[in-house]
Amino acid sequence: MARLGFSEQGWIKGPWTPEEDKLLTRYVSQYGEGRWSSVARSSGLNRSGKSCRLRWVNYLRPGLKRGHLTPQEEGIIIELHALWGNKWSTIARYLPGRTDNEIKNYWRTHFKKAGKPCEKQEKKKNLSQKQHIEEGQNSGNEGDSMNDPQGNKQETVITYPTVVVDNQFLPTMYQDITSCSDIIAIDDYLWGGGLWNFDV
DNA sequence: AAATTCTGCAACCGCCAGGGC
DNA sequence: TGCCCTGGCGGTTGCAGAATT
Repeated sequence: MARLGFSEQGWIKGPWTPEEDKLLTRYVSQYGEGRWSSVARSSGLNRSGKSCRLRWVNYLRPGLKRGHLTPQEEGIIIELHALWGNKWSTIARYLPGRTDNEIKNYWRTHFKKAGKPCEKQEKKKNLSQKQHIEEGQNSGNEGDSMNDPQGNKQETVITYPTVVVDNQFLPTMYQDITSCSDIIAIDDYLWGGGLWNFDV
C-alpha cells in the first residue's frame, strides 16, 4: 500500500492522506464529478486524474457501504458473475453502495482462490475435516455434510460457487428470480431506470 | 515470543473506447 | 479521417494486520 513516490509526470503516488481526501471531496462537491484531469490540476492535488477518480469512486463517494458484503449481496454477485463473468463494473451497478473494485477484491479472495488452495490451507482443511469426522463420530451427528450416511469420509472440496441463490436473502425485486434469464428479464427494468438511477 | 504465512484491500498499470479537434 | 486526450475498466501489485506455527 505504501507506495509513496512520484510518477514520471510528477504526480504523487501511493496512499491518500486525509488532507488530500478533504481537498478532493471539497472540489467534487463544489464542481461535480468528471473532468478528472482538471480536478487534479485545479484542486491543488498533485495527483493524476485517474488517481483522483479512483479515490473518489472507490472510497470517497457518498453512499458507499463499508465492511463485509451481506449474504444477499454475495448471492447477487455469484449470480451476476455466472451471467457476465468479470464485468465488475456492471455487477457493481446492481449493488448500490459497492464498488467494482470491492466486488473484484471480494471475488478474488473468496472464490478465485478456491481453485487452488495452498498447502497450508489444505492442511487446515484436512485438520478441520478430521475434527468434523471426530465430532461426527462422538456425537453421532447424522446430518453432518462432511460424511455420507454410510460414514464414509467425503472430501471437502471448495468449489466454484454454483448459481444457487437463496431467495430469502435477496432484495424484494430479486425474490422472483429463479434463473439467470430472470436477471436478464429484470435487466430492462433496471437499465430503464426503474429502480436505481446510477447517475445520481 | 518470534517468525512465518495468509487475508483483505487500497492503489497502480495498461489497454481500450469515445469524443473533440 | 486520423490523431490525441480523457475516462473507464479489468488485472495486478504490495502493504498492514491477523492468524498460525
